[in-house]
Amino acid sequence: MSGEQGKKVISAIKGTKDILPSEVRLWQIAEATAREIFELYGYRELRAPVIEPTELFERGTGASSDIVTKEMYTFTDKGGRSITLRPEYTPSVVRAIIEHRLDLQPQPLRFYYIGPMFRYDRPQKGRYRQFHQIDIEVFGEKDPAIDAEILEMAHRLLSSLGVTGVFTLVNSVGCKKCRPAYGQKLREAALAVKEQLCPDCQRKSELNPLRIFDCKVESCRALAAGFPRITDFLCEECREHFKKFREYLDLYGISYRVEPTLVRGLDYYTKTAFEIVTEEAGAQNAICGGGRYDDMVREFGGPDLCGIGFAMGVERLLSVARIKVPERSFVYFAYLGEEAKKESLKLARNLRSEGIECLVEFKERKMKDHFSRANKLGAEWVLIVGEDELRKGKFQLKDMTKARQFEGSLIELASIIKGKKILETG
RNA sequence: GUGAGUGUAGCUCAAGGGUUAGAGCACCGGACUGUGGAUCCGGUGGUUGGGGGUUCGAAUCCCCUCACUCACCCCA
Repeated sequence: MSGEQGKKVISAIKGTKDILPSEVRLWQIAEATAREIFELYGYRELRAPVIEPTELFERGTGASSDIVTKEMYTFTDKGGRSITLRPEYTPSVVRAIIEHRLDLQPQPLRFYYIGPMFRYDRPQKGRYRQFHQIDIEVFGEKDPAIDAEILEMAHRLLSSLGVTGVFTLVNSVGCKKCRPAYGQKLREAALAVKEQLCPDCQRKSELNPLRIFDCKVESCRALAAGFPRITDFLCEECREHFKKFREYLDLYGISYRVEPTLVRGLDYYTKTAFEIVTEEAGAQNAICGGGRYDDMVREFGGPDLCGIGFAMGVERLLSVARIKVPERSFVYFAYLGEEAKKESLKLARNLRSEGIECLVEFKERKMKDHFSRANKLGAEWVLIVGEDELRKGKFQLKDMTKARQFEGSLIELASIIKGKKILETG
């Protein structure tokens, strides 16, 4: 042992972090709320692996997308396969549908999932290399009512978690019938002013002119303002879909803004695209993004099954959520002596069977120290087990929040604890 | 991948070339005789992110590097 090795502290990988117990309650509540709401709309959880064949994302997410070209965690496994830690969830669901012939089940199919995604990006506020998404997908429903319904569901989740100050942006990016014609017009417009665009946009004007709308350079924005708008080029079907979609949004009372320049970064979107943004989250202000992808399943060699979905970033969501964490309620055992310690262990065992959280610490303490300790740990109850109590078979129970004290048998005290719990949680 | 800012105890911060780097909070122990939050006393804890340089002397000045933070890019 050189001694030098022991000094080196190992820390979490850049862009990843531990979620410690003090914070994890927020995650649990957010996740439980999401599950509850999604199930309410008929969604069921579908859990896919964290690792997938690299090809899944190259074909699904899009070979020209930034995610695939520079942000994937890709490695070769011992069998020589190219494996990728999923950067998003949609392709995995599509794969699962085709693999298990889920399209033969009654449609539409509604799935949800909550879990980690991985992108090799430079971390900043609201952006991490391992981050978490709440994801929902619907397959086999063409009706624009579903487009509005998933947005309504997203808003229900947000308001349940106390998120305020959000705004919804919607757009239609057309379909394979009308988008190429528009793309051509846009490219022409972009190339006409190419010299005046920033270097990045010059590149985009060839590759994917839609993305020029995302540019934040002022001169590019000014030029892009004069470019043709997708909404003026939609085919009959897309225009009708977009119109109905907005009608249903109005029906749900969801306020939104049509943003003809809204471009989802993934290549597969068709028709509806949307984003929910917040004012108070820094530069990464999109907490939810999604859209329709009617061609993806077929392009993977599956049935002709349309799809739509959204993803919410859990870290971003929690950064703007106002979640009330209920106080934990537990019984601290203040015992005196070995005999009382043993009795406490038995009592705790029985109370736990009643669903009551108990903490028996094994260190001998004086009564005052027990209370001091109970207070520090935030115990709601202190159960006193001393000589008198052992003799009588009745125990003292102190309510630490109200400074009341009861005497009774274990059963009597258990019902006091449970009675208060019911009173407080309703 | 590019740019800027910041790195001193678990946390928040002092010390800005000159003894052995300090404080508050937290943690541990003690005083307080079977009833908590207070108070008082004491203690643990740092190669000042790491490496190199300048200097008689570096937490302090210079260079490199790493990490964190924010922004660009992209996106949840």
